[in-house]
Amino acid sequence: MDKKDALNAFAALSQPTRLDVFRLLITKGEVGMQAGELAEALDVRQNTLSANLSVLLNAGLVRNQREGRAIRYFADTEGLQGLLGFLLQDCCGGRPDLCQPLIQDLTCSC
Amino acid sequence: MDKKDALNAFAALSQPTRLDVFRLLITKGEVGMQAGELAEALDVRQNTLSANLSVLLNAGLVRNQREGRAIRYFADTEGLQGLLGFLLQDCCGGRPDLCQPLIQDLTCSC
DNA sequence: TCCATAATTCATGAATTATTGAAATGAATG
DNA sequence: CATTCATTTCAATAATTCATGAATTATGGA
Repeated sequence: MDKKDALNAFAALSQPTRLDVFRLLITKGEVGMQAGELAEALDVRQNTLSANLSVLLNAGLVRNQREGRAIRYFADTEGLQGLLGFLLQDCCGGRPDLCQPLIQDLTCSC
Repeated sequence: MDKKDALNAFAALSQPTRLDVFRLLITKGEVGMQAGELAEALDVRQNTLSANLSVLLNAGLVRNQREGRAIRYFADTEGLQGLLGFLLQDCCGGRPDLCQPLIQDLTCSC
């Protein structure tokens, strides 16, 4: 993860449909969703969604996998981890006591 | 933190100078940096930096505080926390075992 | 092979965003 | 109270991004 990758990823997440897609896929975990299901769930045209999925793919935020004629998409948590690690590199002026709360309170609402 | 806030924040981080500013401020913790110091450190003109700082402020990613005639800026970790919480809401299909690694490996490099 | 389905690619126009020079604001100093 | 320093605001131009219709690719079934 370098600066260019990070910029790509943040740009990818700064568009309404793409943010919706990513957050929806995050909730789906390893189940994922097919492109068509995503388009229907979010009420977006196929080609528009496809363009946006391609941005997310290119940003390393989603993965995909062909499944018959459909293509199934998943949130790429490794990509996300890389992004957050880059963003928080050397954080908090070297004081773990300030830093811990930031990380720890990211309690997952599973 | 709602969707609009999140989009603002990601858009703010998707511009090179602003990403540099935020990451630099993250490393500075509660020490922060004055606008002029930031401009010099990142080799950006004052008015360009000012416009970018205002975007980061508006996105809730930095705070500032007047200090004599200068203005000191800080990364706003609460804002960042809100953003990440929003992004990861209901993550991993309700399976904490998949979710934990994502959060925990964000070990802070303090 | 031919057709239907699922998804992607491409070109275009509309809208948004970024940078800059110039001017203005706000706070401290003499 | 005038000056200076630090920063912001303004207006204009340049560059980027977005959704869309039309065309294309890929897969599976008749």
